[in-house]
Amino acid sequence: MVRKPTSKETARKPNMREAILAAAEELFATNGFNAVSVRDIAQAAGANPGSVTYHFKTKDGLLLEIYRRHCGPMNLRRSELLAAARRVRDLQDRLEAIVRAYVVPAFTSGSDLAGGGARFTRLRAVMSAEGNEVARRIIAQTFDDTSHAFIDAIHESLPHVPRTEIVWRSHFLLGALYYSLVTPERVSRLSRGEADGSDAAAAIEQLVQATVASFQAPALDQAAPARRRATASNKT
Amino acid sequence: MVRKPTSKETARKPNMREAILAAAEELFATNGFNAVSVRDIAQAAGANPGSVTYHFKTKDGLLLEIYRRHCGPMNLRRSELLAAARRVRDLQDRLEAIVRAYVVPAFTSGSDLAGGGARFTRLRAVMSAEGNEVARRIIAQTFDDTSHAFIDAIHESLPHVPRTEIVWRSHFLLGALYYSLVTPERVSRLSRGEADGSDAAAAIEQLVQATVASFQAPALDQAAPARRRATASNKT
DNA sequence: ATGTGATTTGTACTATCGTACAAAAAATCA
DNA sequence: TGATTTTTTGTACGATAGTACAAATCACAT
Repeated sequence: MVRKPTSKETARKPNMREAILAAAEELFATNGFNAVSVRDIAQAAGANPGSVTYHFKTKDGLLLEIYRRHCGPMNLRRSELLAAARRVRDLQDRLEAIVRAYVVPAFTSGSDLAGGGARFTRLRAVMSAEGNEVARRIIAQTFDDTSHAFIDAIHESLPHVPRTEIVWRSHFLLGALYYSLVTPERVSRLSRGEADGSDAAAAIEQLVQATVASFQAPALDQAAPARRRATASNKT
Repeated sequence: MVRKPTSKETARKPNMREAILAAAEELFATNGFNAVSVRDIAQAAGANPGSVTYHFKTKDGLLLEIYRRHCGPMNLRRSELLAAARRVRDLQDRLEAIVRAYVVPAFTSGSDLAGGGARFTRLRAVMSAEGNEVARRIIAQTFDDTSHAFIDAIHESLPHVPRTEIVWRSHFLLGALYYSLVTPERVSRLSRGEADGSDAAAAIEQLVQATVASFQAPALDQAAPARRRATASNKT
């Protein structure tokens, strides 16, 4: 007799929990958290609204579980790639490898289907823009360590650039990365169809190239002691 | 007898329409469109919910009016600065002037109070992330012309870089710009207090410096005919 | 001062939100 | 199989959403 697979093993058939997670991820990533209702998610997953409550208790709990699901694999992948990058001898090559170790897992997560990593990263971008409280807490706990590790690694390969500047430029990197996933069609539109903003491989290459160049730019000396400056600064 | 100012002139006292606009701008920019209710806006403006309906008919109409209010002055300022930048002889200096002409008005709009430009730009960033339909329409109509003008100007000062790459890199610029306004506290946090992410002047300098460097990076030759590529591309 | 149009207020309507919960169904195991 | 647990369904409740609208109030020209 053929043993029936247990629910843990059935990844194909009606695994409602997974279907709901996938649907929520997709909807949150494209429309934001508040624009999507629990009913929308249930419908997209072919489930009953009550089923969402059963599996995740609250809407926040659902978002939390999406993060919990992705953060581990993604940061693991990043630290593996970062460790490998650190071993590159040539400083120029090492810098590129580090940047690549940061960018690549954001587009292609190791855990699931094609586009899974990009979809989660887009979700993070949208949650960040919406100032989502749940996301904010998770990010501060989970991603700051990773960010510091990358900043330190970059600083090692660019010892003459002050750390503050590296922070700024890696911040720009994350912003560019996010925006590339949020509005890929803008690239296609502005290039009049010559580039495909949804082509992850192309986006990665462009992003890595541009970012490495920005890191290698000469430092703004005045910015190092940024605290004491009497510029006509416009607080935002 | 002292003439009483007409309602058009009174900018100080209870100009409800303006108060509502300002409150909505602030709330939308920090929390997104869907998380903010008309009642929230009315309360923040010290107005009655019905007053919002009276002045702007719908919530979408309110957002529309915010855009209508800012787009004109900001794009005007940008084209003035761009025209001036185009006249710079030295190609290196010209490139920096062009980038600055793009960035500066996004932080400091000419029309209103301190932080007004940055607040509106942050609003645009958030609307873009949320995939807001109203914003999407306005952007395609209003901002694409400006973007093309800047891309063309940059291309003129970097004739050896293919236009496609300039599109990518200016896209990254906008993403970095947006993100700097959306999460300035992240810069402060990651730099351990050494940098102030809310310091617009510092952000502008860092952004201009990094972006100019990225534009000057060597072109990815393979990316020019990007349409015909058989990379293991991961569509997002 | 008074009448008139512009604005503000208060309230109400309908729709939809997140969530709770009991009943039904499915799955699991002795 | 029958008992028990897990999952799904259906429905309902209170809260809040956007918007409409009549009444009240204000600004101002005559």
